[in-house]
Amino acid sequence: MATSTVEDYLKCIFSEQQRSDGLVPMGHLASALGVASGTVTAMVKTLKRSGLVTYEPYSGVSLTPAGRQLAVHVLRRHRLIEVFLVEIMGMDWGTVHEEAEQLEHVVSDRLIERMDEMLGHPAVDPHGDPIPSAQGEVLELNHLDLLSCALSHPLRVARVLDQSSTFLHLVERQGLRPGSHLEVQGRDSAAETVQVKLLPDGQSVNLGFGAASKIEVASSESFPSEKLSTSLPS
Amino acid sequence: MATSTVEDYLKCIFSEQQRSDGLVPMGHLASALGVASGTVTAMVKTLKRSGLVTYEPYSGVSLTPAGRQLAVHVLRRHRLIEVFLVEIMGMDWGTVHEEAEQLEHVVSDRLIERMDEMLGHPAVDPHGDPIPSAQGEVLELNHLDLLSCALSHPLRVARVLDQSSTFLHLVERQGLRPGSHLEVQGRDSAAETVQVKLLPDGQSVNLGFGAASKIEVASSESFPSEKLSTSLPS
DNA sequence: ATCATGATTTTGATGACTCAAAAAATAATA
DNA sequence: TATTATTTTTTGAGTCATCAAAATCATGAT
Repeated sequence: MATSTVEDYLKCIFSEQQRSDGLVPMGHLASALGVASGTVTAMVKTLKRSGLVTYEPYSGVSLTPAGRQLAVHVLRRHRLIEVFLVEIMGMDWGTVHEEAEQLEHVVSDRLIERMDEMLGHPAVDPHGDPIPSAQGEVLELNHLDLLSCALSHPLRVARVLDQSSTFLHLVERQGLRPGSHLEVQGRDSAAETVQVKLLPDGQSVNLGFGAASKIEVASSESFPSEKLSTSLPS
Repeated sequence: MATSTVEDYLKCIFSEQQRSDGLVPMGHLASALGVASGTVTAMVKTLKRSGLVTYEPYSGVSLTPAGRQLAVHVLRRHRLIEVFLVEIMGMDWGTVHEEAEQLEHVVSDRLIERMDEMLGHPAVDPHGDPIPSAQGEVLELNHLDLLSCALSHPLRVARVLDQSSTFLHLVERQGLRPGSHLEVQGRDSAAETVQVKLLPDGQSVNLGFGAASKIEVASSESFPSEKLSTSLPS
């Protein structure tokens, strides 16, 4: 059985690999996991001995098929748990990440599949992240973010790429949670801001480029019936 | 924060203390926890340093108020989780113990209280074990078991004192789960068996003294409306 | 009162995970 | 190219939880 630490390392390598494809530098891992760099070197060696990663000194890490499978499995747990906590337990979508972070390591397969059933096999979690299938398939979503999408087109928030509760609560306050409808009115590259119009009421909000790049959108029509209800804090 | 291992030790000391009041011998702890005796000695010393137990070499262990509080807190989590898994998730009551054993260490207080609310503040778990209050009060249930209860009186199973899934599944098969109605027809002290009549259909089952002592009953009338529905395996 | 038996504690060691700081390798820059 | 700067690895050490086996204690029986 893989220990929780191993699962965390694999998850982390997986998501780092999503961005900069290829080898993940040790330093990225260290800062993403919040541990010293020497610790990562040591751990990566044992992951290699377990056949979960490929690694050559001074080059970087990447997942083997076995490692990828395990990582995806944990990701499935994590995201299903998040949906469960929001939909069934009525918890705040800005706080479920931390809870899921703990639960993902201990919940049995039986319970996970029970949740999946209960939730009607959801495709994405409350942040819009895709939920891998039990067979380890991950749906590739390639949405545009608020920096690169078309102007003055009706859009819907499809995904929010930041799990920190401070950012999520900001997003919530601005009415930008997944499912919200909006239009990008314009961008100011000097000021590095994006002007967004919320569609229901026409209210306008400004976002910095950093924040805007973390909000992904899709055309309003693509998934007409999808509704990601996010409940209020209990 | 107390580590899972610490929580397990405290829980264990608590339940051992329930039986033979006073000091718990190290050997009992060792076998109950499935670890070597030297391990217990070492761990108990650190528990003492943390102010969670009292301990003098060669005498035994007992919980301090702080230790008791922590133990009871974990017990509350454990038992609420069990009710949740059975009532909300529709899981088999014979298997929820193991799942709860893992979850009890990671579930947040927020989530636990959410479960408690959702379940209507249940008083007992699916095995009939009392659920401590959030303030740490534990209701003392003193039921009689099938060895000491009156004969030929309408009774209802109130509690099953064994968490092993093999025993619980036997109990389930025989129709003796908490809430079931029955009468004790007689006992044979030579053969060490108890004859039990299931009330709905008058079917008769035989139990050895060992098994009979683990099933506690109460008068059928005492809690007329209580119903502990236990769902089938999913 | 001595002795054997059983329970308990010590001892020495291991595995998993971590750190800080020194050493080495790589990359970048002048 | 030579010299910094950055990244990575090594080294030495510490914590937590564990074991097996040796040493010690406590107690019941002769």
